[in-house]
Amino acid sequence: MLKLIASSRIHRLHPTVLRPAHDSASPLLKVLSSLGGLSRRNTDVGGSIQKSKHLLLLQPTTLHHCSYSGNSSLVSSHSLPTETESLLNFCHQRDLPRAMHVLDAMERRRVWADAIAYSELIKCCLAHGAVKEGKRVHRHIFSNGYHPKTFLINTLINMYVKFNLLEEAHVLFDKMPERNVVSWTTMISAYSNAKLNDRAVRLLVFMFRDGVMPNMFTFSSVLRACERLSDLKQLHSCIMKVGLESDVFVRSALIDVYSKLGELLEASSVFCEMVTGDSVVWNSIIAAFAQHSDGDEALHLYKSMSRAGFRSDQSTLTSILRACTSLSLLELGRQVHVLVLKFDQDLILNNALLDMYCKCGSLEDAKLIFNRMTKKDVISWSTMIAGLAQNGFSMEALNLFESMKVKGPKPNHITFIGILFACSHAGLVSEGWIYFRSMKNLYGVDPEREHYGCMLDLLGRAGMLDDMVKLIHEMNCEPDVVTWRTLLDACRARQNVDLATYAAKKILKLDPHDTGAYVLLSNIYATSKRWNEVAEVRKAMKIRGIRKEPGCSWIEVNKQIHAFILGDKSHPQIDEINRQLNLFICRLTGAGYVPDTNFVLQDLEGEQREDSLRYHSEKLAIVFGIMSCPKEKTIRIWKNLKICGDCHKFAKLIAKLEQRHIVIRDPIRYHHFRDGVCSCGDYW
DNA sequence: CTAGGGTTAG
Repeated sequence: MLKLIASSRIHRLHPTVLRPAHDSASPLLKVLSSLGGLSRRNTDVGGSIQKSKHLLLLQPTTLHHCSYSGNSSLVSSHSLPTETESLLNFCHQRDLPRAMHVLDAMERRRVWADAIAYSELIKCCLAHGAVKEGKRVHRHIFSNGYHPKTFLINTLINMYVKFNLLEEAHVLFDKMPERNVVSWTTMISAYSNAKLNDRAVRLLVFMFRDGVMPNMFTFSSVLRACERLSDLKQLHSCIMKVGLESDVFVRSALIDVYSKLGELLEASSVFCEMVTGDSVVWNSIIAAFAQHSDGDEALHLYKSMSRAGFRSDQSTLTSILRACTSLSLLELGRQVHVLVLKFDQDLILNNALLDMYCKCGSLEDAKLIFNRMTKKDVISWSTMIAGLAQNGFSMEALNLFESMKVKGPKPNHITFIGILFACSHAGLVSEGWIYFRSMKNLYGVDPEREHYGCMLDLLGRAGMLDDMVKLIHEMNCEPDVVTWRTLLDACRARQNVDLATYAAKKILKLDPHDTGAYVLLSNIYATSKRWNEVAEVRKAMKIRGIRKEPGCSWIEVNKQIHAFILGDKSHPQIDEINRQLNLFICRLTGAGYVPDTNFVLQDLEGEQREDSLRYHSEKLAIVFGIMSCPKEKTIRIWKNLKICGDCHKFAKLIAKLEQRHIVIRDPIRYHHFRDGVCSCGDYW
């Protein structure tokens, strides 16, 4: 019998187990480039995979389960119609115990039902989550003499996949005498879903070599496992060759993968070629832009989608909320909120809504959403905690974490970023250390660079520069630009010129074009009146052709976005704004405001006039907000750069003078100005 | 018997 196996069928029994990752550059590429010989059966695959541990599971002793003996006389007679019928009956009633009982009886009498009955039984096991019973059915189907059809083995494989027993599924798959497109696709999609991308792609290679043609199911599954652009391009052209690019599943998968690999132009062109519309394909392209911070394009597409007659669903709205979040469009976000009410129980959608309110600085709404959510996962809690922390409500954030410990899910690494941020914000050094140490000890979360970053920020605020340096040396990962910039920020606040120089040099070594490092360095030199060094920094910038990104602020008034860019006078009311600004500065000067000229140097490349900081974009936006919004309305501004010290002081004073609540969101933090103080505690 | 889109930080 073994001889028989070896001679006649072994090429079909080749295990499809996967070579180690380093084994080949791109097997997919090789196979696809030699495409065209799909009908040819390639039998030469066994060699390099013989050593795999999976092969151990293929010992000849187990092989007798398979039907490769070719001796059809071994097949026993089918069960009496009554037994098949009662099996089907119990399965349809989802009565698994009694169905299994029938199976017992059949086994005693050494009879078998037909494939349909077994597949129903397997469905029944799946519905009950009955792994043990499923395995019994498996044994029964392969018991002496019965030859399960490919269809039935596929069903079994699918069962193991659904039970998340991929190992079992693969063993069964390896042992199949014949694999059809469904067999391959089931395994590929199993690996794809399990994020075992390597395995999924390799299986596709073996599938090609086995002469089985992938269909749209296969492609849409394997695409999601594609991690390399070169592979994706090859797959894409193969898909076009076989004419499957118009399948909506394939199209949405293509868009997703191009987007995941950052190829938005490619994603767009795949989208644009769509003839027959499909709402998931729309959702895919909208998500692509929303996830890549192109909120404008996402919103634009959303409008086109509505115009094309497609209704938005949970997925659409989630992406739209994300677009609102990245553009800080609170008012539009509120309108989307109305649409969200229709999908009240959707966790992901609620999380996105929660985040939108946090990021747009409306904590009252965020808390309302959070408290109303019936289901909350680790993302809901993390979002709320980080939202509170970033908006300056550190104690509330930490209290929420305490209740999360009691009645919430297990915190993850992102939760801790919020916690440490809160400690940092409130200057809670010892608490910060406790949380930092507890991450690993209590929750098994290894601190990553971001967590070190939060701790550094915390130490920096407390002025503990030496401890910062010590911690940087303790880090289990290489310090990056952000790490050193945190140190540089602390040095600026503490006027430690020497350490600042050290940090800045580290940054510029890693990234010689880091604008921020130059600007911060020059500001530190300027503050200590070291003008020669200031000039040197400026020269270095000029040589490298580095320009500071112009400051820009946005404010939403009456559903319109008004942008203010430093030095740009195109706003229709710019003259009136400047007049009002000068009036405010006069009044504030009378109340003790002294413009902080150290920050003039933030605009190195601009005009070096003493009063250039007077026209910083956030000042214009604040004044415009005061002019155009009723007194009780919160003025919300979004900035592309960190706010400068002078504008920060200005905002605090004007919030008090005008009895206004002003919220400014910079790329990292939020500043809530009220009654002459800022939620950031004057450290950012 | 096999396939799709969405959420937290940096």
